[in-house]
This record gives sequence, C-alpha cells and structure tokens, in this order.
Amino acid sequence: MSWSRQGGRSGPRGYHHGNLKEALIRAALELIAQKGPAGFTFAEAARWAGVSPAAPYRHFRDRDELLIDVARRGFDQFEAVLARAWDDGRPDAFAALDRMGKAYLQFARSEPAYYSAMFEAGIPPEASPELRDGAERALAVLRTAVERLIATMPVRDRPPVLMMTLHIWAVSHGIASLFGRGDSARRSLPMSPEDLLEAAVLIYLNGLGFTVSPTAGRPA
Amino acid sequence: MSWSRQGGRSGPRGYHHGNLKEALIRAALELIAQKGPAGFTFAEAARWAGVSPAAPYRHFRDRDELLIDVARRGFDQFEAVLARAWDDGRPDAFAALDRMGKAYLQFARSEPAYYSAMFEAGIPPEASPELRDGAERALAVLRTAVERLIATMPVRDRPPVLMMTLHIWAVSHGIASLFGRGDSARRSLPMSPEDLLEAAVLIYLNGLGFTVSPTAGRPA
DNA sequence: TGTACATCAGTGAACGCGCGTTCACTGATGTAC
DNA sequence: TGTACATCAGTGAACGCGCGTTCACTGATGTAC
Repeated sequence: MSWSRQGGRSGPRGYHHGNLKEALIRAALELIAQKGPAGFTFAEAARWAGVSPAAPYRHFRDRDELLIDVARRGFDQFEAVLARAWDDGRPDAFAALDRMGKAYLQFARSEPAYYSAMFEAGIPPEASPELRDGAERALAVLRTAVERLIATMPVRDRPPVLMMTLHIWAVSHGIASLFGRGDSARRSLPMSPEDLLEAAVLIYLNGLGFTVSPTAGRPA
Repeated sequence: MSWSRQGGRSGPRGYHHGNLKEALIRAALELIAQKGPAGFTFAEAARWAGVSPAAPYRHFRDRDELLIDVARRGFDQFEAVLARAWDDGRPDAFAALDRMGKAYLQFARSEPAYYSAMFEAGIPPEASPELRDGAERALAVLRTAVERLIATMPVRDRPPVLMMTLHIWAVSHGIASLFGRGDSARRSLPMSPEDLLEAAVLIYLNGLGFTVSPTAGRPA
C-alpha cells in the first residue's frame, strides 16, 4: 500500500498532494520500521508518497530535518501513552507504575520506528528545541510517577527522585532494547519482557524499602 | 592516519598488503565509531586500508560478513573484559560483580564501535554460529557471577538465576545506551553512569534479600 | 641451490544504480477588488 | 459573482557522486623437484 494522496477524506487529488508533509512522515515511519533509521532515504520516502524526488524539499530542509521531526512526534506520542497508562496514579501508585512499564514496552514493540528514531538514530537532543522539550516531557511523566511513589515513604527513607527515575527508565529501556522487539524478541526467555520488567521493578522497590500493595500484581 | 600496509613489524610492502583482513576490521571499527554501523561502507573501508575497492572481496563475501565478524570479535573481547573484571569472584562475589558492572560500562564507552556492532547494528544472532556462540559466552560470564552470588543465599530465598542475570544485563545495557556514551553522556546526570549502575544493583540485591558486604562499595 | 609452476592476493577499469540536490517550470489555490 | 493575480506546492529533467560488484589481469609467494 501507499500513502499517496491520502490527505484525509476526499482530499485533493490533482497536481497538489494536499497532505504531503504527513505522508512523508508516514513513509519515513514505514521505511524505518522495515530497515532501521539509517535505511531510509529522502528519495524513497518521496516515492512512497507518490511524489517527485524534489517535492519533499518544500517541507523539510533535508533528510535530517525529517528524521528529527519523526523523533519529536515519537516523544509526543510516547508522553501521551505513558501519561494515559499512569492515569494520575489510579487506583494506586504501584499499580499505575506497573501499567506504565507495560505501556513502555508496548510502545517500543508497536512503534519500533518511533522508538528507533527517538533512541537509536543517534540524533542529539540539541538537534532542535522541540525535540529536547518532547524528550523532557516524556521523562517528566515517569518522574512524576516516581515522586508519587516516594511520597508514600517515610521521609528519612526516601531515595533521590532523579536517581530512581533514571533507574526505572534504564531497566525499561534495557529490556525493550534487548528483548522487547523484533529479532531480539526471538531470544528464548524464561518469561515475557513484561513479566521480566515487572519483577525487576518490584525487586527494586523492595530494595528501597517499599511495601508493595498486592494490587500491583505478582512477580513471576 | 591509515592502517594500510601495517601488517606487523616489517610486513611486506609491495603488491600484497600482507594483513588486509585485519586492516579492514580496523577500518570498519574506526568508521563505525565515527558514523555508526550504518555509516560504514565496503568501499570506504578499502580506501582506509589503502587498497582497491575490489580487494576486500578476497576476504569477505560482502559488507554484512565483515560487520558480523566485527560483532563476533566484539563479543570475544567483551567476554574477556568481563571475565577479567570478575576475576573468579575475588575477593568476594559482591565486589567482583561491582567491578564487572564498571567493566561493562567501560567497554561500551571505550569500544563504541564494537558495542554498536554487537547490540545496535541489527545483526540477528543467527547470522552466524560463531556470533551466537560469542554472545552466549559473554552472557555466561555474567550468569556464572550471578550463580555465585545466589549460592551465598539460603536455598529457600534464591531467585531464578536466569531472571537475575537478565535483570542485571538489562540495567547495565540500559545505562550504557542512555547515559554511557558520546552524545548521550552529555545529559546532565546527578551521578556518573558507574555510580548509577552500582546503586541500582545494590538496591536490586537488597530487594532480593542479599546482605551486601561493605567491601562492595557504597551507593551514592 | 636453482628453476618451473601453481596459487594467492592484489589491481584498475568498468558497469549500473540510487541518492541528494538544483533548476526553471507549471498547475492549483486563494484572495482582492 | 467574476476576474486578475500572487502565492503555493508540485513536476521532471538533469547533474555529480559514491557505492557495490564483476572482470580479466598480474605481481608476489611458496613449493616440488
């Protein structure tokens, strides 16, 4: 299938595409998913969108600018997905954090192209302010959750928020990268990535002195 | 600088390179370190080695075969580095595991090209039996360490070896990927990747019920 | 020790290909009056 | 409501480039006798 001339219902069909910018983004996502962030070219994205190779230059300065835009959109969606899973900590912070972990892995699996662009394409966060902001906002969702968890502890036992945030992020990213997607998922594991992450976080929280309520799920 | 015709002391200098295979590997490492696994081409590796573009075909069927060989060598070195850090668990398993964590991060940092080829180039482990074996052997070093740690626990409290191995691997890889190298290391962190990893592992071990001896270092 | 010869590891020219990028252009759209 | 015109968003042809790969070749090396 091709995304050409699909600028919404009854979009214009003639000389003008009508929604080329979006179509190029979609093409890039498809190509990145197939061949990785490096295996996508401006020319091929144009072909996918059913447009001449010069057309993309009306919307992006170059290939990099398109990639950065993909990564930025990825962080936006990532933030939304995490925030939805967190659901303001309902019914309790432990259950909500657990849900967020699953959402993290699910995002990496179902949106490999976004995930690649965000974390594996080698785009520095300084590439654009919007990109940096997007990444910050996504991380902030996790940090908020961690703050809420920490708030349940006696003051003198509380770990540093940022350290704990980075720990949870790192183990989530590690599991997603190593076991969560495509080929790597083929590794024979004793448990699903979701269970692996859940167990890791429970053990980690236990190690910090949290008493995890039973609604947070059971470690495998 | 160029690696051409450096086949050891007083290598042959004329028509034959003498050590082209090694020179191509070195060129690939240099190029991968500079531009990522995708930004390395057969032709450029040949140029680096001071040789015609057709020459590499005497040693590798194609670009992929070279990349796979780089990844395989990477796992071999990785195994050696981890095993050396582990040092058969001396003076005790906790201190040795801690050392291994630092060695893990150090490897990712000092050998970014190997690390990329091993984990980020998208080479499936089935690409070659040697590659698969190399990866297995590297992981086995970590598993052995974990087994030794677990053996210090009362039988009824012991966690599954493989689960614990994968947890430690995942958090190490997560920290290395997100914070350990090049650009990503620029993120402003409250602590070094080494300290971050050490703290994570200590908290995790604590969560499993380990009583960590003071020689294993202090969490930050 | 010398010679003939097989094998090995390179050369260098050539090819087709797809990419990135530019250019003058043109069809479509929207707006002022 | 109609018309003139500016602007926008495409076209398509062209370019130079580097890559991957093949090919007949040749210089260097090693070995049998």
